[in-house]
Amino acid sequence: MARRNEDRVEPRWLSGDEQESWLPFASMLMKLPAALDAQLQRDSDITHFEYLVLARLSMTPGRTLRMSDLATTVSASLSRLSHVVKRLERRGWVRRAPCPENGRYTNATLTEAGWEKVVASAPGHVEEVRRLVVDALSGAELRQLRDISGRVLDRIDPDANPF
Amino acid sequence: MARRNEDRVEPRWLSGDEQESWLPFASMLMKLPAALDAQLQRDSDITHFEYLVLARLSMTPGRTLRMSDLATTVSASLSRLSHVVKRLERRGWVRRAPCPENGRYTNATLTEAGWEKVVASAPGHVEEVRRLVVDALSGAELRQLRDISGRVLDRIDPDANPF
DNA sequence: CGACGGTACTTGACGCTTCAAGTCCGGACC
DNA sequence: GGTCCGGACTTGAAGCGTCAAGTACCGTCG
Repeated sequence: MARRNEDRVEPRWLSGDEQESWLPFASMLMKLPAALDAQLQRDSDITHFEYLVLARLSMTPGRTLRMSDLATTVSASLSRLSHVVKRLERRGWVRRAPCPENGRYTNATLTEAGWEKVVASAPGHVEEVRRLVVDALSGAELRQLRDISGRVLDRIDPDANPF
Repeated sequence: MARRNEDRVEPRWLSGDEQESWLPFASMLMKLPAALDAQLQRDSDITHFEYLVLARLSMTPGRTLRMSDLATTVSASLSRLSHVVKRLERRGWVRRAPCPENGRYTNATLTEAGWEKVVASAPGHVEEVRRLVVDALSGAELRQLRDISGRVLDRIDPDANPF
């Protein structure tokens, strides 16, 4: 049985109200990452993603993490992480070494210089996060944002563990 | 008078509650654009940003816009837009011509093939926006998201006109 | 104990964005 | 009416991310 026009369902376009929410949200989605990047680039000469990697290592006991674990905690592909860590290594902030117990794994560890880099960069970054988001919203809005983000994240990847 | 440690103000770190909002939000900020890109790449072989450019032109009377105006409505640098429009032109979806009235401006106009590309791509994209965001949230949450986005956008650029 | 297979990366090429010049046009000033 | 000057792009190179192969290690199975 051939299917023709009458079978093609009309797309469910966004209503006026829905657009009024989606458009500003989409705009924020484009501009906020750029703004966060810009502050770190300007004040600390690192990208937001490089900061995330350094910061995550700095919060870990031993300041060391397997590449795979690091990749998932910063939501990146292993390939992306590998390139970034290579750059961080070249700048002297991270060192890589094969895991002694299992040669398949490789551990990334934050150097002393890397620790100092995080300490120097974090206050400015946190201040920008406050300025643009946290201090811009009320306590109620922050909670709403948490719930909304959780819903969306669950739709993107239902298997990822929630926060 | 030399200023020393006691003058360096302690950074205002995020509280536990604030982190509980910020972390999921930051995660969404990284993953949602990737998810939207992935759908368009997979189903229509264009990037999200290329889609935005085509869609914006398609909504304009005459399907034509000056490069500068197009750049601001899609929140991009003129340079980025120029590169993208060049690619879209190569694919036959957009044409560029100097503005007849003022040779300094250049107009980008959507071709018939470009229009058809938008028509073909839009339903799948809208469906993904619904699946990941609009249909994932209640009406109240959508309104909260609109307000929150407005606040943040205003912090990023107080001079940009609101929606 | 040697081949196989799967996991954990690493690498290289390609595409897109940014940044810094460069070009081109038109109004203003002399 | 030439010469500035500033705005509107355009271009080329350099950096970052992705994708597809490649390598390296270890457990397993014949």
